[in-house]
Amino acid sequence: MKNPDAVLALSAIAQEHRLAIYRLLVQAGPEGMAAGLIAERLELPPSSLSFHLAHLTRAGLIEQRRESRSLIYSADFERMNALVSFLTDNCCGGASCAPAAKAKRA
Amino acid sequence: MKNPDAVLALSAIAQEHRLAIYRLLVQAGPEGMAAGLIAERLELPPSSLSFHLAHLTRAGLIEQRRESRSLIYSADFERMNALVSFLTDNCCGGASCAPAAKAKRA
DNA sequence: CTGATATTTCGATATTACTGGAAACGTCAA
DNA sequence: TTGACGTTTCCAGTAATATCGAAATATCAG
Repeated sequence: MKNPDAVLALSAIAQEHRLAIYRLLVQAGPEGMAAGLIAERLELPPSSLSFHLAHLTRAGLIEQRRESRSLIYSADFERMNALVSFLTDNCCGGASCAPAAKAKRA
Repeated sequence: MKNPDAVLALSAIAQEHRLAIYRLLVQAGPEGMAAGLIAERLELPPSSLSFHLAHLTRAGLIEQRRESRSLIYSADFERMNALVSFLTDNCCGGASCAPAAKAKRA
């Protein structure tokens, strides 16, 4: 992962509603959730939700698939792992340090 | 960690320059770096750097200490770990799932 | 084909964020 | 105490983002 990709991903979840959406999808697991259900759970108007889902998708954090009339969204776990690794990359200059190792193990 | 704290932390690093600053400090380890040195390395004007450092500090991601005339900044590793944990909280509804476990181990 | 359902796109507005020069501030050496 | 150094605060201009109603689009059942 490179700096601009990380910024894109981070700014995607650096927003109240999108963070809530993302966490909901993380909890939902690979099966994901329909847009409508997400809107209901988070009490968001459809157009607002769509805006945020597009944002998260553009950042590569979530994926979309169609199931009949519904669009199902799910978290991309590998992407998140890549992001976390990027953040703790070469921690403490590569020297072994307790907190660093803790973060790096992801 | 709660949702607003996470948004604060995420939006802090969801910016090109601040992400660069943060990663630099992660690599620098607990010893940290003087503001001036950071400015030099990243080629940022002092006022801009100060703006971003304040932002990161407000978010709790970095810490400040004075050393003579210089202000030394360093990453708060625990904070980052808390953030990562928050993001993968209750992953896949708590069921054991390969990618989730990978992320959750942090 | 028609109507119903699920979701997105458009558009306009309001809010917030980034930038960097100039001036102010705290710290230190002599 | 004076001057130099390191850093922050102030400010104004510019750009980016969030919001959500209304209209458009896709999918399906009958």
